[in-house]
Amino acid sequence: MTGYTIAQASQKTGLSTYTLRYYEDIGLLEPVERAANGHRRYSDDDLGRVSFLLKLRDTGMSLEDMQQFVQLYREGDESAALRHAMLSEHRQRVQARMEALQETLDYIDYKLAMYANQQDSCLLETQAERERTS
Amino acid sequence: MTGYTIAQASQKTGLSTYTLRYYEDIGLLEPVERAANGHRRYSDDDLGRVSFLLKLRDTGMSLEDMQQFVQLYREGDESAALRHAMLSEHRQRVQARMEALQETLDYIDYKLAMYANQQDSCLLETQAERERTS
DNA sequence: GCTTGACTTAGAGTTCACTCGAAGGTGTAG
DNA sequence: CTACACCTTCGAGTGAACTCTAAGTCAAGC
Repeated sequence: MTGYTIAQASQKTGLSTYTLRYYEDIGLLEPVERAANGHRRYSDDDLGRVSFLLKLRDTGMSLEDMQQFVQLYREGDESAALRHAMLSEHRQRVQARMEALQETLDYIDYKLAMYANQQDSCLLETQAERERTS
Repeated sequence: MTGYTIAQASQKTGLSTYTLRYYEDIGLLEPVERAANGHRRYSDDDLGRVSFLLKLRDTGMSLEDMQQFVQLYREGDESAALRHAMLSEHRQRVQARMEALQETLDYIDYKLAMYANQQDSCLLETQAERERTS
């Protein structure tokens, strides 16, 4: 017997069985191979694809954009440039997101320091704070 | 006349007027001052609070957690320690999130390089890739 | 006085990404 | 043969966070 059952795939990917079927339904995964009894059998490549998709999802790509990416992939080599462009754009968004996170992290640290000194109401960004970084 | 109309507040915060009212409804904002005709008038402090809440939201805090934070704030100084703890926990989550993002950013860069060399199917994380960072 | 436009409310509707329920098939253990 | 675990499909339900609609108020301009 070859391939993983949906329960095993769920275990390995961290996605629920519901979500694995759902991703297949909406075309994020190619139709998964079936055993003689109709049960799904996931290959390592299937799991690798899930793993890749999860990286995109967890960096904020919508399922819709992932569907588009997968669609381009299906169109073969001629779409490589477009896929590269999508990925590259996504990269930029992730980077921007990280910069925003870093800024807020600094801000939170500042707030926490204020707390340590009991100097802050900590429910609004004050004029002074807005000027702090300019 | 003092304070901003809801349209001006929307402009300044980037939130829709719907969302500004919604945040007030669910208690994220204190009831905003009203003009004689019943229209809202947002103060700079109101906008500062929105700005603070957006920092929390944009770093992944749920509205529910923000409600709790605001509730603690209403309870006054005795809740300062709890607020500090919440913020500190949130800080940790943001940091963890950033580390995950950095990892994926590296991964995307790797994939982009593969594209540049036409060496990659770019739809799955391969065994080789999984081993790359171990 | 009438129209226009910005606001008000309460409550309904939308989107996204799942998540579940119901009814049924299959395979093995007792 | 029966019980049970595990799978199948289809369609409906959920929760978060908005987003919009309808009906009404009010002030300003023609």
